[in-house]
Amino acid sequence: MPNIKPLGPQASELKKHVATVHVSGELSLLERKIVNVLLLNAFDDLLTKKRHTLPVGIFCTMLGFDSKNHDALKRALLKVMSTPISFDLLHDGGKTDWEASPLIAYASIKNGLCSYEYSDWLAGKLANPDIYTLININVQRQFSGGYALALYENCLRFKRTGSTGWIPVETWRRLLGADASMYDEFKHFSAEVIKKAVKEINQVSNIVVSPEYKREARRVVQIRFLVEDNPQKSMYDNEDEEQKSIRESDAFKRLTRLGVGDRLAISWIQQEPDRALQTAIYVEERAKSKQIRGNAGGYARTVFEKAARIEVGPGNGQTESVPTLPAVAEADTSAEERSRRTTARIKSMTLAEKQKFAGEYMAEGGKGNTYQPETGTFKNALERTAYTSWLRAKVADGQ
DNA sequence: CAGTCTGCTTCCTTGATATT
DNA sequence: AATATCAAGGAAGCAGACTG
Repeated sequence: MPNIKPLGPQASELKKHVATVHVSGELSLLERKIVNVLLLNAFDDLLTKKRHTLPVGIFCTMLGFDSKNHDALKRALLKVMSTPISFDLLHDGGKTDWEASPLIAYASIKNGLCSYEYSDWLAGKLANPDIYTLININVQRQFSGGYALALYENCLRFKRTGSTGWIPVETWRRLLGADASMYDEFKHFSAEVIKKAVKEINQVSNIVVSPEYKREARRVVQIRFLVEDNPQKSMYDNEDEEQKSIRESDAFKRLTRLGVGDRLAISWIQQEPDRALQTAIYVEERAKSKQIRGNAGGYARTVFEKAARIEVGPGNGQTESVPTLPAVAEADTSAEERSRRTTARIKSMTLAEKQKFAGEYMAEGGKGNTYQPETGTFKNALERTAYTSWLRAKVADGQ
């Protein structure tokens, strides 16, 4: 995990750094992921080392690239190397400072090890820690459409401000890489790019974005996105993910209440979650019955570090068993886990169930024009999509 | 190879605005 | 006030890619 270094002195520098992820659409999704994964891997050593390395296997896992076809990877790397990235989009004050560099200056794959270098200029730029918040591997792996990732990158930097500010539709097209002719008409740009990307971001990322349109007469001329934290996903924001969930756990609260330090409590729970909780409960009991003189936290430490086992049970008047961590984990189920369960639940539905849900869907106002009773599904792609999101919400509620 | 998904085009409806 | 026009949005469907 990268050490977070102090922020650079000038805010203007910061903005340029953040703009480094403005890859204006020339890169495919895989190529963007490569850029971000390599940067993440190199982050700590950007200023101290010229050449960075990463085992190909780990590289592929981080990319969510499960093919053994390393040629595709090499091609993508080549593409990244040959694609210049410009930095001046969205520059403040209308100034048009323009700087560009290929994102990777050198790359090799030898003996299962991928090595690569950044240009000195770029390494200096990328070393700013704020960019780290932009590169969220969890998110990279979950976006299926390139537009969602592009929009995510362009919105995340405004999380603190709360809004991207008004930006002309044309600029958005360039920023999101949606300059194909079919998106000339706003309605298509809106339906295919904006709506889908917004939906995907709100479902899987750590922010919630909502578009607002400014019109001239009837025509939409500018768009801004309001950017908020996604409370359900903010725990995935950065490397604190694991620590945050530990901090919310029962064991952590109990241990700190007893006077165990935060860091110590976290490390115990990381090492042996079950015994950490047992220790807390055991010490609480002893403290309640005044069997501990003085420092309960210190006693807890002795118990955890010295005593391998804590005997609780019949014989000393106590008959209730100590709750173990699984109960805690249950309550602490992440959004990701819930989503997986929803998917599994839907997959395991019988035909009768599918038909029942589809019926409910149509009763609640779903159109159902292309409903196929024999399979309990919808023929039309859009209808299917609408129904699927309805169904997911329904199933998730019922869990 | 059938079923499914995705990108794209085309047609229709709705509602706001401009014109008469 | 009635009517015409325009842009957005919804819906349907096709073709090609992908998947198991």
